[in-house]
Amino acid sequence: MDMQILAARLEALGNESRLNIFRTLVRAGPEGLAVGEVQARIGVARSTLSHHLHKLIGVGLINQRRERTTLYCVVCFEVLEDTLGFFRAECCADRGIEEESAA
Amino acid sequence: MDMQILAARLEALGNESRLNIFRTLVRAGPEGLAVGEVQARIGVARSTLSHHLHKLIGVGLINQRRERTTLYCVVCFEVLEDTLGFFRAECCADRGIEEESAA
DNA sequence: GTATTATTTCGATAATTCTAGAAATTTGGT
DNA sequence: ACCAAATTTCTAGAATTATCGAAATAATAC
Repeated sequence: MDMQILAARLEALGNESRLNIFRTLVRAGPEGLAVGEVQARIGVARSTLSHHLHKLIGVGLINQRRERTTLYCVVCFEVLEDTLGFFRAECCADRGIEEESAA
Repeated sequence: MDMQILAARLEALGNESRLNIFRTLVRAGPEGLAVGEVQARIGVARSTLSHHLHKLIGVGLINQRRERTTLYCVVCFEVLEDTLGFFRAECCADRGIEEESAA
């Protein structure tokens, strides 16, 4: 993962609608949530939601899984964790902010 | 801090130029770096750099301090830490990604 | 193969963002 | 007051993004 990907992931999360969508999906856990259910909770137009979801999919933060006619969106927790870890390593380490011990 | 501020901070960091600027400043440490020095390292136009810096200042991630005719940019490490902490709490906690122990 | 449900793609528009050169501003020195 | 250095503000254009409704597609059931 390089800075370009990191920036893309932060950008994907740096939009209030998408951040809410993402948080909703994180809270839904590993089972995920149907697109329609996300739509009902967030209240944005379906085409707009689709646009945002694909932005999150594009950077690897979420995946989709089909069950019958319904698409479920699931957070890719590994990517999320990697992103946070990489961000800490790139931007915070050896400058006052450490992983474990707060100076 | 609410989701709107969190999104704004993530957005500020979610641009490759700004992420590089920010990382450069983090590595410069608490002393900070002159705007001109950042410009020399990043290589972007001065007006563009100013634009990006003010975006970062606007969300509280960096501050400026004047010394004679030179402006120094300094990362606000507390805000950075708060942002990471809040993000973890809002988006990661109680869903497989914990603060300390990886399940 | 037609209907139903779920979701995406298309097309279009308004708004925002990125970029940079030129002019203006701020600070301090002489 | 004038000059030099550092940085910002102004102005503008190109590019990207967000948003939505309508039409199209995908999966399944009958």
